[in-house]
Amino acid sequence: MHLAYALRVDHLAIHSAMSHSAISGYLDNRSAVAALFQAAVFDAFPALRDDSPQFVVAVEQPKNPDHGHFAVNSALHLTKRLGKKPREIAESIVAALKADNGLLASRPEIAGPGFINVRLSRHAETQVIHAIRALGDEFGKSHVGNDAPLMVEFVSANPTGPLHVGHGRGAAIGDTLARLLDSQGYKVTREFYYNDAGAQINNLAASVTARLKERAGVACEFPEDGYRGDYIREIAELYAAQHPEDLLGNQTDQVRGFAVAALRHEQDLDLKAFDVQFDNYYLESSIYTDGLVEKTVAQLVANGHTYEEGGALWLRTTTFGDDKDRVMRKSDGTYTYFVPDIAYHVTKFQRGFGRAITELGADHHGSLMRVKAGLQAMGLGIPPGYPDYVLHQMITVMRGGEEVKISKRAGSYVTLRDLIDEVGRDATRYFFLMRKSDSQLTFDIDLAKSRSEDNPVYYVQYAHARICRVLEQWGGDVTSLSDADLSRLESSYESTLLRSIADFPETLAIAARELSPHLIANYLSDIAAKMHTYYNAERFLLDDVGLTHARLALIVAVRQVIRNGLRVLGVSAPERM
RNA sequence: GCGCCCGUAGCUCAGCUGGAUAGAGUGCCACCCUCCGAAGGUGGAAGUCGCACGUUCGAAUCGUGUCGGGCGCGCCA
Repeated sequence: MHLAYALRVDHLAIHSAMSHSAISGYLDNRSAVAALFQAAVFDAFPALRDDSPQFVVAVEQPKNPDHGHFAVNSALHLTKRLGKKPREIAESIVAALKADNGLLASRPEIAGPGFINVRLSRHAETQVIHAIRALGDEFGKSHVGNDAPLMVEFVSANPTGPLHVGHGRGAAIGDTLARLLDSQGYKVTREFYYNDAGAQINNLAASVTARLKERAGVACEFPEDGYRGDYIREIAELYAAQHPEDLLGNQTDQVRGFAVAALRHEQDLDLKAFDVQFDNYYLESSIYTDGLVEKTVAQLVANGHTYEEGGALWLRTTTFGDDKDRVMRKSDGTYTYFVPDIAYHVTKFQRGFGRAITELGADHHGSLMRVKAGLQAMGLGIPPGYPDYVLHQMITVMRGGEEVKISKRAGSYVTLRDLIDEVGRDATRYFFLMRKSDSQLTFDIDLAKSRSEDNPVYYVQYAHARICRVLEQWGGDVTSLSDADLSRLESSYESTLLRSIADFPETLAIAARELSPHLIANYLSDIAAKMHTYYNAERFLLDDVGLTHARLALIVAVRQVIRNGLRVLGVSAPERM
């Protein structure tokens, strides 16, 4: 066993916060270096042991390769506390490093204002290959979530039309967040909230009725805010075929129910094509039928956060940070959507989800503060930040260098299904995920369709397929590579790749903490680039069997990491392309 | 007017808990095909990190202000 493992036992208590791969017993390089230096700092300056808060060593990865594999800046941080010059402190820390730690290639250098630059021994670098082989699909996972129940709510489209590209981005982000948090040990539930009550649904029914009358040749005016997409005509046709007794759509409840069911079915098919599955569908209508609206209002009134004005009932959300108070019950006696929204989020908490993530289009961000304020006003002990929100910005779709105009009112918008049919599920998901969710996204259809390395998805998948192809040519049994002599991995390409694949668990941990799926896409793109560079620079199938096996053992590990990463994104890892 | 997001290379975008000479892809320029895939490879030029002030040993990163763009601001959802 490598000494890094022993270090972990010594210092895990101090560094539990940075132990990223708890499942494995494998300690990532950064944490191993941190543990080594933490001990050295305390040995060099024993008084720091008793400080509160205790000094924690930070380890960073320098951009400049001349600065080593990792850099420790503790000497700079301790300047003030110790009243010494940073370079002196650095000298003391380095002098206190445990010899024979097995982790470092050489005595660390002190550079610049007082950075300590460290290089890993090649032996330490190669340990990750064993860890990846042992863990397989589990490599990268962690238990930090402690099986805590967590809900990710996403898509939550009104059943008033097919899913469009914006819903697609939400679906990709929400589903990946769910996969990501699952990988970190949370007990994740995916939920879709259906706004199947209220004015929009009536509007939908009215639109269908209008089309029914139209096809029957009965004069009528189309609702001003009606839905004009062709799918309304299709629903009218279906309705007419199944309900010949009501060709004019006069049975409003029946028309409404039919239209909602038809659109839900369509949306389900869209999501299935996107490989997104929900554990639960929560119907807004059930909030009314279960009496939760009245209950919520009664609670808010009892808590003294409401007042009547102009015949309406208001919630004083300004008490909780909102910029204006909000109407709960309109003067006509009906409720605004705001009340069921609060009631819905209360159910999340009461159903045991100590953490909830709500994924929404950024155009709904106005409702965030209101809901959070409403939850606080309920006085149920819900944590102040509840729930977490992840918002995604708008998408611009480009084809042939031109923007494809999206207009829901005109009924001419790019549906999610269109996109999946045209560019494929993998590319659609990856493109939605490769940018930070709160920046706007340009979706280049031509690029997404192209089968070349210019295409970011193709580039990553190709790295995976390429490894499969090399192994296929080799023709041996991959399990036999566990005996490979990894000390044969001497080139800088190999060092770079080894350290990159070792970063995978930490990348997942950060992406989960930041709720940022794009970090995974960036990471995979980086690994793929390094793999392609390696492939172009070196050969794998050589007369030298020892070197061949060592290199194959490395790329098998790379393949596993790419596969595990793509799985989190919901993108396939093809063996050939 | 108020709130949220964004402003980094010609273009599309990264930049982790503040760190050393700010990165990638694409485009541009120059070289390179006896090769497990030339639909490729190697190298190069290219940025006042919108602007100003502040905090700090150190700011693209944190704070304030300001300019520009997007979105939201209804007793609609």
